[in-house]
Amino acid sequence: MTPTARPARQRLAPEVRRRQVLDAAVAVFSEQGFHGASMDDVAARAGLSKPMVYAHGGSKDELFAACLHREAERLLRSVEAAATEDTSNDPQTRLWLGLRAFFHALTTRRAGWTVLYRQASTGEFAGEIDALRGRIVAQAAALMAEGLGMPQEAVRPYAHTLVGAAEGLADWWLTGPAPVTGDDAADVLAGMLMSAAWPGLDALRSGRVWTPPQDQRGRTGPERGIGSSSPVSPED
Amino acid sequence: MTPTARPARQRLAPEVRRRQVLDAAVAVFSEQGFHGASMDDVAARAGLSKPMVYAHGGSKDELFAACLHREAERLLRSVEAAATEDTSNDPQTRLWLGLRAFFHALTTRRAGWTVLYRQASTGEFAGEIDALRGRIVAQAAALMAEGLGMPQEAVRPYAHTLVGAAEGLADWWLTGPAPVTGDDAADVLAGMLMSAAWPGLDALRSGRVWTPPQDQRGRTGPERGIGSSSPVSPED
DNA sequence: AATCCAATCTACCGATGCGTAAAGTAGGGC
DNA sequence: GCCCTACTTTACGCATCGGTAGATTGGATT
Repeated sequence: MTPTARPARQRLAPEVRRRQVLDAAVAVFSEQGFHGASMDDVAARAGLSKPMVYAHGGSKDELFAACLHREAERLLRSVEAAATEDTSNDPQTRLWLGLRAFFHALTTRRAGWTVLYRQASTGEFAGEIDALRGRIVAQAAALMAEGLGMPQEAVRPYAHTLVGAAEGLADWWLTGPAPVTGDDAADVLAGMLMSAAWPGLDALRSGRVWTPPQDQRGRTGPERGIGSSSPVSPED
Repeated sequence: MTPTARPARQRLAPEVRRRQVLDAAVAVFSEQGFHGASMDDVAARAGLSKPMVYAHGGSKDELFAACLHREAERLLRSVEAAATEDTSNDPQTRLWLGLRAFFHALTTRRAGWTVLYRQASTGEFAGEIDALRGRIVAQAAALMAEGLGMPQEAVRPYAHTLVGAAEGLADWWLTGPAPVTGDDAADVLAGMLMSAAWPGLDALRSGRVWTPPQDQRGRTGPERGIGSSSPVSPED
């Protein structure tokens, strides 16, 4: 019936094969998500058979974890290198350089970014993903602490905020109707984020906080529409 | 062997049953994610048998979509109500009220927020989830456009940024080591975000943008560690 | 050129989980 | 009290998919 075992395509060094598998896995996982992607998909994308994927990439969990780690490591290295390579810059500029490296990684390695950021934080890899994102937040916190002259613990919530803002802006760039074009998109995006975020961070340093008008204080917000008011919600 | 069919628990109106099923589904999906949760889990959580879950909730896909829509509708309604209920407020205050309602929904209905925001944007529900998040961004854009006196299209990227920042801050609050305590957490979180974001947005209105130091312009950033991975992957 | 090893393929197994069918039971309106 | 129907339990069909076994072949070495 079927000829058994077609010619083996080529004999390649294990490192090359492993990188092929990892590249394919990143691409497939970024497009379909962890659960949506099958190992057959990865094999097909890599141009290999499934046993080779298992030989070089391990189980599906191990393979996904390897994708996560490789891409996170790349992103962290590039941001760190950008922020620290020229210590003559002032901290604010270094923060901008770090952000630019972040967006540069996003725009040039979209699949890797997607694997890291658009995956579910619920489910089996929640801890893994949160830990990796935490390292990125920590790096942002270090830059901000230096730039603002504040202790890291004080800026930590704002580091989360800044990273979230970067992710949101990236979302706009990736899905927007008329994204910024050109090779210097990272420059533009980093500038936009600095423009939107820096004045607030700077105000934070001097202790100025936003306060609501007096007549709004103490009001507990709208109860209607949130807390189980209607006995039955007849939506649809 | 012994299909003894234990007592039917109770005869309830279809709407009540449907809400039970939806509540259970939101809880289970938020804890385990779409793929991690099984329909048996939903049935167990609802205290019902699996056929009843299918009778009232439809297929797993339909059930998840219904969860998404109900929670998104609630969130949108509460934010809109908060921002528009008192038109005597100035736009900036209305933005703060909207943010506070957002965080109020987060802190009081954590499961619903998780279903909406911590699910994968890759995979089969990507379009659905992105559309719902887009409506939230549109609402933020409307508030910001009014508050800043700018056209909606101009503030759209910053609306994405603000929503991402809110999500990042929420992440910190949910997973942080020492989250803000008390019932007025939403007040505190909204205040933190306004403090961090408003000065930048205000600067935006007056056209002031952040610019890098002159000697950094035009540098293309670190190529090392980011660029082109491999010449291989000869797919398609 | 003959040989051997490892790389590769095809084909398969078993588990998981969605969705449904069959059969029995009880609440509640008449 | 009777019947209808909502509800329960149990079991199963079927598809998908992770993971593996055995057959097969390329290519470096001698």
